[in-house]
Amino acid sequence: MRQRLKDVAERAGVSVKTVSNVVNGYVHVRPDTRARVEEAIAELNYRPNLSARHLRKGRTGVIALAVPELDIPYFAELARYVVTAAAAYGWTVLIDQTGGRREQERVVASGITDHLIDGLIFSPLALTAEDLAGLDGTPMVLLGERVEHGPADRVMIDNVTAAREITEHLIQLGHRRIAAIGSQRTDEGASARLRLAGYADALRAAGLDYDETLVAPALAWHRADGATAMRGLLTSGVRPDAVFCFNDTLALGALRALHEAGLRVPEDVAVVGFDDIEDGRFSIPTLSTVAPDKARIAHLAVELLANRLDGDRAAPAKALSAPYRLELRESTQTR
Amino acid sequence: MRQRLKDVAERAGVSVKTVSNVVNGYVHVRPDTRARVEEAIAELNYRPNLSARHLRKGRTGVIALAVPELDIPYFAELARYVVTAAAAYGWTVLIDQTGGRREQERVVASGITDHLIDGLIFSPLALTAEDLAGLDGTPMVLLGERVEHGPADRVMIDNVTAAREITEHLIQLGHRRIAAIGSQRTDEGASARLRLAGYADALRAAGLDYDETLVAPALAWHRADGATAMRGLLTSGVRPDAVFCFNDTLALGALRALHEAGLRVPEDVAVVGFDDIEDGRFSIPTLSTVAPDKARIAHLAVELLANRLDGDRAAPAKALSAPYRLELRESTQTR
DNA sequence: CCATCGTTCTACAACGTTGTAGGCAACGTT
DNA sequence: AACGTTGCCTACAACGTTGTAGAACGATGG
Repeated sequence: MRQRLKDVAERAGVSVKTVSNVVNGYVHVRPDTRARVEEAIAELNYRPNLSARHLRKGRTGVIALAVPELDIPYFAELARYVVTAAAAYGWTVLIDQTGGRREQERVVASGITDHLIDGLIFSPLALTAEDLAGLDGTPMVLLGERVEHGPADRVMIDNVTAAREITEHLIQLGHRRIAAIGSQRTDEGASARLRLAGYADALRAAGLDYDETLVAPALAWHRADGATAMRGLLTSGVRPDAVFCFNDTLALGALRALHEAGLRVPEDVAVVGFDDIEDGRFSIPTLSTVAPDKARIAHLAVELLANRLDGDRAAPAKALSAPYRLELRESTQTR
Repeated sequence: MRQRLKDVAERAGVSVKTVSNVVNGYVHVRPDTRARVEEAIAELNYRPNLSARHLRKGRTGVIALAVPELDIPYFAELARYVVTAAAAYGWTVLIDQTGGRREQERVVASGITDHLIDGLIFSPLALTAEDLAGLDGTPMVLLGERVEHGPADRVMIDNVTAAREITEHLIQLGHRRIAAIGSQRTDEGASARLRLAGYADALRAAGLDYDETLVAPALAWHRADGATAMRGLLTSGVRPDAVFCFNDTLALGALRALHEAGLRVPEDVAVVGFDDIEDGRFSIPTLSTVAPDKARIAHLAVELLANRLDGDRAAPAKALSAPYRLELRESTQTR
């Protein structure tokens, strides 16, 4: 059976509260008493009941990370960094998948995990600012650009500038017919909108036309969607000499479609992605990409949450920016 | 402020317990009373305090999944299936990363999350049966072949047979110098041992020599390790005509190394992996592999846990086997 | 020798929930 | 008319923990 403070107390011949004090490191406990209690704890293999502790203290030591899908490598890698960053604060991370569905995201935001978690790090895809308005609950940190003017703390990267820079790199390499894969309806994808804006900025600055037939939408951002979009571009006959995919999995799908079409990358078509997932470092060819500093994103998010928990919950929401860099690999190098 | 049963009760003009009964779907509540209570719940946006509920009931509705690393695609995909399977039981899944380190795995097994979770699904890499002996705590389901004779329920696939079958397939295709990548010291990798055994079985049955120089170890099973091992095989001059990698990420790394060496897959060297991760369906070439039924594995694990929770905790441990199939793609097809 | 103070410890209540026991009507049965 | 049964509801206690208040004790200072 599981042991309680009471069992330890009886064995050590002290009160329940004294055991509690020992467990919590309270200073005014005589060394010999402390020793007796610790011995009893060890003998009974006592572990605190976290639910009871939480009920009393109002803290669980658990935070949640809600992401659309774990088998999207970007989120899996991010999850890993968040778990690591949270460990530094003694927190356990509960990971929730929303599937990117608005309904599920609302459930998560309004706290299905209520009372179980101290805080929430949330990467929404479909949520709107209205969904968040009037939430009094758990402190929350949003990742990404979705919900720009909400009431919660945020961590993002400058998508527009990053997209502009990687597009500019393609232009510098001499590409002139640069396609984009991954556009979405405005109400769906905030990242898509911003990356498209950066792409368009770069073209405009270089005096190139923005050609709608070169912009391919992608409902989701999986490999299959990237492959489908690329095949569409190829069969439509627009013949791009470079492709900017709005994330790496799209790009990996595009690489596949180009390969099937007998086109060489980067000789015939250059390809760039966004996210710097591990696959891109081993794909054939390796993938040039925008590499957000995921460790930093995770660290900032956890830190914001910690400040919110320990400090002023009513303080105005902060929006922090994490750095990124361009990771240039084979898919853009003309050897 | 957060609302309690008491607040709802006052607003609805009933006792606290009646509200509790409504929340829990107790049948003997007059429809009009139920309506009043539900209205009050909606108005106050009441959510149960899970810690308090747990304290009273001894159940949290949370199970944990402990895996070595989330950014290993196989575990990310598995995690997704476990979350889905658990949702059918109304459970939330807390995901823990052990890093595959024995110390951390012991902490998880002995219950760092003690009292917070109802059960644990655990994919250990380094744990031993002794580490598990004498654990009285949370019900646990182990995934994989590590800890074969422990006291806990298990779900696995028949690694030896699967490895034998995919090796036999290579032999049928006419390959004679088949390398293996991913062997490990016996005390480290149970999967490695079993897959190596299946590989050796197939060679023996076909009358081929087991050549130690064709077997390359890999400390971890990441892409980088696969690439390193493959480069090692190539520079050692053993010239395999096929490679069986003990998982898909190793295989993706091997593909990369073969590409760098100017060798064509499958024309010069055929490559097979194990796990059927999504990347393998889009790699160049696409990867032939052993595809364990991950959905089934997850489902069985959750079901075992449910039985353990609702049924006899002292019942003898069960070991269930999940199916797999060979997924034959471009990396073995001679076109 | 008494008042004061810090140290060490204990008793009690409370966190929000649900199980148990029981009360009160309304109903059907004898 | 008396009785048991059923439906609906309430009061109370308990889950294991920690904050608060305060008791007991010895040490210190006047």
